[in-house]
Amino acid sequence: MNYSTEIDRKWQKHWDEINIAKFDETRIDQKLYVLEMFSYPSGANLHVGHWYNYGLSDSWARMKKMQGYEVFQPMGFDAFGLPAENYAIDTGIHPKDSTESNITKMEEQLKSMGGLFNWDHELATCRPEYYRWNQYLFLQLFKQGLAYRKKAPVNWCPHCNTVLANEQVQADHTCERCGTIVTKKNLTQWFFKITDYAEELLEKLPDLDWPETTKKNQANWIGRSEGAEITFQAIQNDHDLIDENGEQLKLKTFTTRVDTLYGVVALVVAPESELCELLTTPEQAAEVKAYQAKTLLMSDIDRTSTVLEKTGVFTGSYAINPINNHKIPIWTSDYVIAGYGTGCVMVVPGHDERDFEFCTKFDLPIIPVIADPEDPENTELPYVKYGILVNSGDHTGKTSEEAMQEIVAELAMDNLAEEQINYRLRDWLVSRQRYWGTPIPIVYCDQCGVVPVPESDLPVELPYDVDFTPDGESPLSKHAGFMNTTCPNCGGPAKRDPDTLDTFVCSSWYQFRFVDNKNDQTMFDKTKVNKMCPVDHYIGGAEHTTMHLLYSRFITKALRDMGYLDFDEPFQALTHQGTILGADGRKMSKSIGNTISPDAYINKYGSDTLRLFLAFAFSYVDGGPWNDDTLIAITKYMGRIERFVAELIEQIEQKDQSLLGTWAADVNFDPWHSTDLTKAEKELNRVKNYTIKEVTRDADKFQFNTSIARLMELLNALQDYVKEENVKLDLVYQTVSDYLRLLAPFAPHFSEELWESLGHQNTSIFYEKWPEHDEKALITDTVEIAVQFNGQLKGRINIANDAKQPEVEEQLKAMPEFITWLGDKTVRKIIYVPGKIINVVAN
RNA sequence: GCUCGUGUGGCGGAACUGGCAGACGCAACGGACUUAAAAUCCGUCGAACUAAACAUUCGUGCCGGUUCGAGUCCGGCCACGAGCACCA
Repeated sequence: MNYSTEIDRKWQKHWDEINIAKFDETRIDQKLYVLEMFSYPSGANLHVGHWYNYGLSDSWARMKKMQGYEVFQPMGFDAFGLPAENYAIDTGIHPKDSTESNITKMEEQLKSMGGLFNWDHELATCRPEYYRWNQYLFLQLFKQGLAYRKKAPVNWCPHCNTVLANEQVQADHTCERCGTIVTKKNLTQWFFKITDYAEELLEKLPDLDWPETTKKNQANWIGRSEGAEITFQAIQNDHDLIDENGEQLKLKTFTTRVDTLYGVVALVVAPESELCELLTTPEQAAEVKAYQAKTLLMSDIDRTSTVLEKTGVFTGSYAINPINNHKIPIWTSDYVIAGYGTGCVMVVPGHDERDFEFCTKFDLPIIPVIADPEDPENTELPYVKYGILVNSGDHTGKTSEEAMQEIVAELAMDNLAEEQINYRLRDWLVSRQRYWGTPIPIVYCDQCGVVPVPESDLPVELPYDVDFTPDGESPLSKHAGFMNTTCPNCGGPAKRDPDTLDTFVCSSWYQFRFVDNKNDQTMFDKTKVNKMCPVDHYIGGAEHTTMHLLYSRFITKALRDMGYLDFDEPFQALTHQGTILGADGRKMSKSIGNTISPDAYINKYGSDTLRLFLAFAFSYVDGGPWNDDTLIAITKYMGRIERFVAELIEQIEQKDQSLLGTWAADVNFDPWHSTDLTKAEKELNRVKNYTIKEVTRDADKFQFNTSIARLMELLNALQDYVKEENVKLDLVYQTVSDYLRLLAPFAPHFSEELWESLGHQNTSIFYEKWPEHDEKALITDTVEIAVQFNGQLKGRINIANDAKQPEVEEQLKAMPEFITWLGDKTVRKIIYVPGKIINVVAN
């Protein structure tokens, strides 16, 4: 046939005509929702990474379809976002225009890949039909108090000219998107209250069929920490401090080590916390102000540098330690973070490294209160492990574990302590000072304040004629027609919110919209989504662990609690594909010049060649370096299949012109049971059934490389068999028929073409049933096992497959080599593992 | 610093529950076919020792342990990668 892109196109057209990717609602009980993370419609052609992700998960989905599942595999576009806007700034081409044309181009490309995507359910997040419901989601969260506005020091990327969520700032304080060092700005922004779900987000992780590392990283990000909140009374000039409501000012501190409470020598508040102002005495005001100013100027990088020496200033106030009524000074220092816990920390230099450093620097006393149980006399400070309490009043002599319980219980009677759980996770900042995103459906009215846009007025359309030159201001704020509106409440003049939503909001619920993408009454139909979701298998890169994958889980839970759906998690199973590297083993990058464009390979070899190569040459979850040689090897493998099938057809037709048609028409064609099989035929049958078993098992767990290896073995076995005398063509035909079905998911166009040449007209191999193996065929008459002496391999023997241990022992002892192997040792025990090894223990 | 993951021939990678390490393929080498080449087909292919074969010994990052038996389990290192990191 000479496989090429011509063949690709022929079958793509055919699949289109027979609407093979259509979802049959009547078979919803067999539904299988397979989803690949949707992609950003960039101008360039599909790259190798797209192929690896979409091509091979499509193979998985195709196998599932043949196994009888009703597969739902939609495709769409994550179409809002910075690249289109930046492209517009460079070229003057409007984001809407470039994005829409990119979508058209990508649709074509995805079709040319041969993916079985359900285009009836396509969506693009930049279209009003979609972002209208994104705004609706925002309003529902707002109603629930899950979307709120606050002024806070937020991450600002000076290059992208926008704020970023915590999750979008990398560990080295650079922007996730552009790598620029992120700074802090004090701004009023919209947040989603993901912290309300911190506990459930953590708790439900073990039930997910996700990679363990991904779950660990999410757990790490959520950062649950158990401890207690201790209340200290603040005093100034020996009088209780009073807050603005005329109440005693109580300072709450979070600690995981209540057992060290007797060792507290000071409190430290974060310089940017409001407490700092309240606590500063007039005498200390100048010094504290200067320190606060200095802190604000420092970047997070400087501030969190571990080589940095501790700094700090005394506020002038004191606090009373509730456990022993000691009066301790209150300081401010930048090693305390305003956003975590209460922004106020008790300083225990004896048992915390940071506090130890701080107190050494400022000559504060160091009181040991925990002793090392191994060596209580010589406990080296700071001693940060659990131990035995010393210098701790009534609690002296107790273990840390005992003391923590007792101290909290004791102070709790006076409301001075309670058990507390803290999370590292912060609320999700969703405002962005950019143009190409979902407008926030809120107006600000001088009379009524913050007013949500009524749902009936949605969508708040993103205007087209906007000046989006980046200057740190939201582009929409410069568009008078957009900004000036009337208050839905009082009808007076009002302003719109000039910001747009983080694009991760779009992608946090798109998996539900896919199911019901044309609904113009609501986000999605609850009944439909409850039937179709959660997604059964989700496939995508590992870079979204603490962003998209966490946000989606949160939004799903929020939607559940608001009554929009009835399940807990969006993605039941998850697989991350690995990364394909350049041939040099480095990450593909335009600047290094080691990128591989799939197009040239496809034009030359056809799309299935690339797909098979990607399946065979890598372990799917690991990826690895590109290798032209292996790609050529795949073309040879495909050539062998092609020739084998062609020769088979020729031989069958030589024998009888009508035979092929007869066999093809017989759905239950199975010549294997009608005759006594020769040894060679039994062997072919064994390999065939083994292949069916293994290909199915391996492909099922995304281990495509070994699936292809087994298929190569079966081809070798077929070629061995046809060298025999008196070849039975019906057996070969049937084996090839199974072969093509097993190959079809990995080389869909190629297999269709061969399937057709085998006599199947006007149909599709994807309507065929996936082969099932016969366990009995795997059993051979004799089996070779290994002979070990004291676990060391000595030789091999053939035994009857049903031989029991005594017979095998007898057979072994009858061997001439047995005496040599045994030497002068005495047999103590013989271990026989059926079908595997026999091990003689001797000494 | 803490947490997690990975480490197997010249290369990509297999090895299911502790049971014959290196499947499958690439590269390499030898051969067949051919006037020749390409293509195709057949064979060899972890290391050491040996003239060679048989045999033997060693071999899954390193050291030790458990076990009749360890790539696989346990303890301790080393290297690389990822996540977190002044989170109290």
